[in-house]
Amino acid sequence: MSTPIESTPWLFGLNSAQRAAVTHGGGPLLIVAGAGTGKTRTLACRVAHLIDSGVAADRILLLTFTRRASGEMLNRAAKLIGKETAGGKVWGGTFHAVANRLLRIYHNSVDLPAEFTVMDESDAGDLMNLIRGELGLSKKDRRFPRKQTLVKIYSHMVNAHRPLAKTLELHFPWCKDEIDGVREIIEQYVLRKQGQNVLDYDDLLLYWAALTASPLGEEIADRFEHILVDEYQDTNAVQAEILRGMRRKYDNITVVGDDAQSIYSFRAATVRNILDFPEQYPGTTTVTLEENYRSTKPILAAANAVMEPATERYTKELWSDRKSELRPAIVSCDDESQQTDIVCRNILEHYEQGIPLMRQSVLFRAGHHSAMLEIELAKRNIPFHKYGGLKFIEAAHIKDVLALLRLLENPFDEISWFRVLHWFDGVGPQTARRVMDELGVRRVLDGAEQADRGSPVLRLLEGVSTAPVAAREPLGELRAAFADCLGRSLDGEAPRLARDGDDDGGAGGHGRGELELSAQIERIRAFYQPICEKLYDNTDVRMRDIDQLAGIASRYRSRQRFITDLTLDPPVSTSDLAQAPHLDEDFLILSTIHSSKGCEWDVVHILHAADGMIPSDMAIRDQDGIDEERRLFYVAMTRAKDVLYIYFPLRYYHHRFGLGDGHGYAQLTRFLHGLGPDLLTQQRAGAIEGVDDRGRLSADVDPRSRVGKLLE
DNA sequence: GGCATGTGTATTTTT
DNA sequence: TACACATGCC
Repeated sequence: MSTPIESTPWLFGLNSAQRAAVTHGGGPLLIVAGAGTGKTRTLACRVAHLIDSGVAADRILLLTFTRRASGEMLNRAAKLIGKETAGGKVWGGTFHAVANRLLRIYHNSVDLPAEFTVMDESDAGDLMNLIRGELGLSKKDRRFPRKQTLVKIYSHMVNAHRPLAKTLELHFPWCKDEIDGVREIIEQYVLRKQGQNVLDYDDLLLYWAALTASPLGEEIADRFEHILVDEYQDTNAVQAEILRGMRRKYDNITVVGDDAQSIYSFRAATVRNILDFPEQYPGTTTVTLEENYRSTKPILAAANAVMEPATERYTKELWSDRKSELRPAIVSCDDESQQTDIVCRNILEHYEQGIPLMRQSVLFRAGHHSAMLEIELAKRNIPFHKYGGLKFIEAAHIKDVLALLRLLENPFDEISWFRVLHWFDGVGPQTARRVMDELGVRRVLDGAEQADRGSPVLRLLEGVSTAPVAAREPLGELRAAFADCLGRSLDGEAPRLARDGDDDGGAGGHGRGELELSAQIERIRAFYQPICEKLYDNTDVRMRDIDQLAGIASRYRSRQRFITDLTLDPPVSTSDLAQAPHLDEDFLILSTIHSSKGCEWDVVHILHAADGMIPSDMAIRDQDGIDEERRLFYVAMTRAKDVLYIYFPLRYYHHRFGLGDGHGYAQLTRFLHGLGPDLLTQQRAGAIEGVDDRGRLSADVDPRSRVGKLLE
């Protein structure tokens, strides 16, 4: 039977390796896909192929690193097979999001209440801190790991499935002496979460793993005939365990990844998953994609040279057909401010040559490495979006409003109560605890179960006696707001208004008098405004953010889905929040190297290519750390299609906490040592502002072109 | 107990 | 800058 191209458009234009991967039948398939080798396309085509060959779309599970990635692939697949609905039915998303979705269906078989909520890392940190205070570990004269560190320790331990002592020794050696306190806090933390019906990120994975081992495990595994996993090099031990549990009857599993791009070991990802895949899944077919369609030959040559010294990996030699005379440039600068200046100028130069800002990016190791550049870009009116920096969702006022919504969803959420109660006058940690005890929020304490006295929110509606006098009135406002949202009267009796015709009611089956989500948010906003004024300055900016939040919520009907999505898939840049009119605007991308994974740009600028920055001096304790930094640098370089700049400031001022003129001289990143002029061009940034290498006035300084530009 | 104020200390990357 | 913690006052 022949398959004409018209009926299988997804095979058109694929090279032989890609085609082999796409048309692979059943059984385990490992696709080792180097940077820029058309991995996304191959996966999308494979999904299309599977559906075309008769696999029901909803029997396919596509696991990706970000939700954006799965959306993109499924869109492509849907276009290829020409059925709009096909993409929508495939199960796609991150491990965490899929875990959440499965747990909403099968929660009973792992003893989880339906209305569990999900907390993010900072909530987890707050809970750790709360417990730490109660255990009296705050008073120690010795330094104790900070709350974020505690979360990292716990998370790493769980995800790597490695004992605490070993985890500390390997990854947190400076906390080794505090192991007893750390253990105690973690023990409590686990109990308290359970009592609150709250899961953290790691629980989502653990409970999914538990699901596969539960009596319904086989049914759940059999839901999916095919499982495809993207970025497999960045999965961890628990994720590998989940996949094994999901492959009982069918061994149709496709994993795609590049061991040379494994950059998430701090999240307990292990490159062993991809390296050992053929042993884990006997009968594995391995396909290697080596033709790079993205970068020019010189860029690829330099990137390959950087990876040359790396030790353990799949052998593959990336090659490209894209000829170019332009080698990557190392731009040496006097210091960071000169780096900033020359980056701006290079960006504008390419822009004037017709490369829009959208097709350029600036990459860096750590979020704060772009601080000076951001100021300068703003000064020069160059629009940009930053990925990987501080998130919208971390802002205190956003967390405030979310805490209120979460209490409506899950009245046992201790962290949210703690946060909310603190707003009121005269309430500190002790009073908050007392009120929570009166309301029956804390059902598990010191490992012992307390009596369950029903929903604390409903008890609140009946009134509280333990709150200080000053807090009575605002607490009354809170009661009124909650009562309105839940459609209850204040003495906690019958619904105030019976809402009909809302049978699929978004609110997950709570009281039937509940307001619609948008109305709840409106009500909460009204309650919150005076609180916001009391708590913070610049209230209007913050309240506008709340409106943004309401805007996002308008796309949802279910409160539960809204708050869960927000924690599992938070807006990553300001662009995610922008409304339609802004979408066609041209803007530059600033991104951490980690967040740049999977992206590509015509022109890429890498900042701070100095030892201590790349590799980060916090990662050079051991060989593994240095290896990972090398891969990180490799990822950054291979994002570039046509032009690659690597900036290297010679001098660093060390006035991190104040001003001063102390400075030290930096070394070029070790990863570029030994790369000769055949691979890289050396440039020295012009030392005089506004004058280029050859001593000519640049366009933004030259009076003639400057006035000319104003007239445009 | 709560809270305002002062002091000392920092470990990068994200679902 | 932010955060944890100590002090001193209400």
